[in-house]
Amino acid sequence: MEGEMLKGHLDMIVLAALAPGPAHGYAVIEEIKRRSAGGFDLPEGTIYPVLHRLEQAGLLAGRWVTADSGRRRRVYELTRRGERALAERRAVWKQFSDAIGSLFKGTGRNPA
Amino acid sequence: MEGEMLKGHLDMIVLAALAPGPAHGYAVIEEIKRRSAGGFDLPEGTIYPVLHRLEQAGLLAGRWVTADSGRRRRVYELTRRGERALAERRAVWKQFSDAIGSLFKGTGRNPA
DNA sequence: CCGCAATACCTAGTAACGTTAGGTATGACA
DNA sequence: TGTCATACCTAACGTTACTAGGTATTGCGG
Repeated sequence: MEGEMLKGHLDMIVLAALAPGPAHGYAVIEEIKRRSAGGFDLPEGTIYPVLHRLEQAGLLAGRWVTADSGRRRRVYELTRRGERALAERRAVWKQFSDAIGSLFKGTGRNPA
Repeated sequence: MEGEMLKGHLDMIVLAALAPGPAHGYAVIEEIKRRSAGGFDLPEGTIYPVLHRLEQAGLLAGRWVTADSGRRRRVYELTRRGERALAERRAVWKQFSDAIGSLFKGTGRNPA
């Protein structure tokens, strides 16, 4: 179902995936897939650059963590700016989807 | 509020604007602006290429019309395929916005 | 032990597409 | 007469998600 649809929304999606708490990149991918009921199944090449971009922008804080297994992971967490940004993005999303909604309003009926 | 957000959604928006009935390009722009309560104020350079693309794809039928004023206008209308495409896009939009919605929903707890 | 899948990270190049920034022309109004 | 709104168009640009590759570790089955 994807395509170009999530252009401009992906930052919000990633921020939303990290809202519950810190997670590493690979887990973010699975969290997005899980929480969207499979609706968003994003490749790694999509997510990692976003994480870097958001960290660069100060919306995420990343740190290297060594898991029990010994594997090194990069764990990201929302900064305070990130939380604010998420709230903003969410408000804009509401405006956006409301605008789409009103475009559809009254045009929904099919003539038999 | 725009940005890159409507990438992948613009076709749907234009199709939706033409759902009530035929209109020429300039009118489509104003219809979108009006129906979205100013939320979408799209430049001509955005809309015209979309109209051409959709006509090329067979989703719109365009014809030259001379208005009472004598001015020539290109009037577009949804084709059968365009109507079907709009219905599809709308269903996909619902999936998309539902997926975003569930990303926001329950931003903490897992069931069990 | 070996091979393979899953995990986990990364980046360069590509392609799509909305926007910017120009251009042309007409009708209405001061 | 000049300026604005109407009405159309297109080339070039920039952003950005995706493709397609790469590296390395853990854990599994054979």
